[in-house]
Amino acid sequence: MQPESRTFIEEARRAQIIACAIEVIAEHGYANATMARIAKQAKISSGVISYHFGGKDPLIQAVVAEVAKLATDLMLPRILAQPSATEALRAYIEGNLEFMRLHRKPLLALVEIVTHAQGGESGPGPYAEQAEVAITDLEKILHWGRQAGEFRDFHQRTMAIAIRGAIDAVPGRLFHDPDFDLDLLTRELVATFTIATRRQP
Amino acid sequence: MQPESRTFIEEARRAQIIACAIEVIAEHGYANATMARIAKQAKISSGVISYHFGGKDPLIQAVVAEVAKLATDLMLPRILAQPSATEALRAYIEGNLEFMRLHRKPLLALVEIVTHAQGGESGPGPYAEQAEVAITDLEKILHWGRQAGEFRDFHQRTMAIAIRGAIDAVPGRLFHDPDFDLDLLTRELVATFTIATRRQP
Amino acid sequence: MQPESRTFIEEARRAQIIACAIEVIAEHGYANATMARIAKQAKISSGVISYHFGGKDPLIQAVVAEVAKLATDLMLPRILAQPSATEALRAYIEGNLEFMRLHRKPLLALVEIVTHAQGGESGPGPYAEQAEVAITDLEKILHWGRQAGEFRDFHQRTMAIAIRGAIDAVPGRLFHDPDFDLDLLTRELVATFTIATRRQP
Amino acid sequence: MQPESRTFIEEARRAQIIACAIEVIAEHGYANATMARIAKQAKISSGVISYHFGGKDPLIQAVVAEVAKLATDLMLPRILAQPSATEALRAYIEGNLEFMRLHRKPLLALVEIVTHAQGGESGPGPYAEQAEVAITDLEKILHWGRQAGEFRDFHQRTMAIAIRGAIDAVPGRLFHDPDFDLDLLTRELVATFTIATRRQP
DNA sequence: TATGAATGAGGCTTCATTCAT
DNA sequence: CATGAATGAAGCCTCATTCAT
Repeated sequence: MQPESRTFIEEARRAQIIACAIEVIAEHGYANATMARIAKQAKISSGVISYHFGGKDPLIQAVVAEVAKLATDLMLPRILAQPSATEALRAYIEGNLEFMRLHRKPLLALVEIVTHAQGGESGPGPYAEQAEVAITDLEKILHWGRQAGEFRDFHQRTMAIAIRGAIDAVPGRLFHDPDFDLDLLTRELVATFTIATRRQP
Repeated sequence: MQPESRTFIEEARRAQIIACAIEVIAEHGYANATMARIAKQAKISSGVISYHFGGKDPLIQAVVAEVAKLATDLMLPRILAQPSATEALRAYIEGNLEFMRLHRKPLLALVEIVTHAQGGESGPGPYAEQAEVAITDLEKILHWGRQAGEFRDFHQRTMAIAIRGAIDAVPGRLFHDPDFDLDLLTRELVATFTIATRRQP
Repeated sequence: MQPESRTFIEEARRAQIIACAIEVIAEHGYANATMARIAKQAKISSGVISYHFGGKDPLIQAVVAEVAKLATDLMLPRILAQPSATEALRAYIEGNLEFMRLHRKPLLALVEIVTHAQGGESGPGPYAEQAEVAITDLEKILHWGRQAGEFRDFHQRTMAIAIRGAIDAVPGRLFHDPDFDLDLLTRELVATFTIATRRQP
Repeated sequence: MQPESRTFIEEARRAQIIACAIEVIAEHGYANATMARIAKQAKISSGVISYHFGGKDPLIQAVVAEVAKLATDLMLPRILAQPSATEALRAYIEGNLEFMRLHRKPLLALVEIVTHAQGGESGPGPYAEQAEVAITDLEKILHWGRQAGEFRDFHQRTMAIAIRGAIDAVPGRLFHDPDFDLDLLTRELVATFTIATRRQP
């Protein structure tokens, strides 16, 4: 009866559909994530998704936004709280891998979407910006460390691509070997890039 | 299956079709690489592809095999010729990036396929093995360096994933910024992972 | 069916919905006049229309009846007040074009419906009768003039079709050229058919 | 084997599909003329139409072009052969009605398309131009007669709309009363508009 | 009475594959 | 060997209608 309750129901459905979309994309891949399949996962009719989101593209966008928010909420505070760039880089890597542990399927879904979704013929695809932002954010940390004299004299963007690439490679590995020791991997990646970036004696 | 059983003309057709498939996949993406489009690129009829390859999946497989062979032919001799693991790792990175320079479209096509192609419902996808082999090969170099005392005491598989991830991130960047300085990137990646792997003082 | 059984509020809702249906049909065309759109125009829920009218078809019927009543109320008294068939024909044409001026959107909606609406498979369409009535009414005027010796010896039905056709062509022209000079058009049509029907010297 | 034969087959299919589209549109109306229905009429699969025409819109365009060509081929020579504007107007009306007799279904289909097809939200619809051209052509005849002093001093465009409207009203009447006496109707319309346009004594 | 979420049918399109020529 | 027309299965989207609240 109260308008809030209707909004609540609406939001609940949207959340449910987003969750099911994440589930399906993560489990079966973006290519097999049809509307019908997502609807079946949610045990609703196929048209309900279009009703609530307006189509497939908006749904995917909503999934991306949802997962991006999850990730940002988890990682950003951790990174900003660090006293030095070295610590921030550590927090960045740890945060990313922690996110993989806590939200494995959402992350897989996000990777699937960012990797697969394509706008039209060619071009960057609608979510290329997402990847660019990730690189740029990482560059900021690296710039900080360079300015502060913590890091050695490397090419910022290349280092950012390398670190980001190493992190992005993890979900794929994790997917095929779910029992992977994430703690070990985290420690090793932190160690590797701490060494790789620090001022050399 | 036996190459011997194929006539010269047969082989020429296959090679032509594979080349056109690479062109189309690299230019328009895996999702837009329909049989009709590949056929049009080759200026042949759509049915010819099915005739020579038996379907789309076998064609894609052939493309993967072709590009993988190209890559192996280029890189393996270089790596094996190195006197030390450190040099081998350098040759590995340089070889990979040299391959990107020389065979940009085949590589793009390969990445598209490995990333997008999915067998059926779920599971690793038909080309996950490809990635696994790449990791394993890299691990061999790392193992060599560890045994020889050139490298520090890192977790081999994690380091392999990191290096491979960094390399794999390059095509995506290269695609959206074609003017990227590949030489600079090569030098920086070599430097970074040389530092990251060497025995620390 | 019995108007008496409807409450005042009920009638108000029906009138509001009919007005909004007219607006939407006239502005966006019959094909784009979905229930959802009409409901949105009326700022009510979609189900209300079904509740009050029982479906889309009954609503359209109600729109037709409403506009037909509007037209009849405007034109019939004018025509009946004329002293001669020639004057009546003039009043008929003037009345029709005056209606276009005063009730452009209702008329457009009516034209859209009569033209587009189709019952089922084949057959005359549900509103063919409407057009037939218009022809028949016109024939009555022509018959009067023939009986009175005012008109020449033409074929009544053909002349009725011609006059009706000329009038029906106006909304389409008016729609695409809203600045059309309706007064000029009225005078010319009256002149044309006065000449065409009068007893020739 | 000869390229011509393939083109011949292709053209035959196109012609067959166009004919079936005309049949379905004329019999069941534009709104009920679905791809599936047209395909069923042609006893082919639904996708064949998209294969040969590329979609529904191009098919409809092809139908319009086909019928327009039919009409032009029939009427234009007749009109141009006339020695005077009065005769040309007679030939114009007779040509149009003759076309209705010879190609009743193509004409019905054309009327359905021109009337119903709509581009997007609002606007003239994709075939409004067709109607405009018809008006303009008619105006040329009227202008001729005015210049030559054959016709009285009427407003050209209004007269054109009236004549065109009268002609366009015929198919609808014809459709619901197929036994209509087309010869009588032709004579009467010619007489009516000959009187209506001629210089008055 | 009103809401608006849900359904389910139906429409158009795309595409890998097949097969007669 | 090659052609290219044809098939048939999905996929996404729209919309009138229903119904629990």
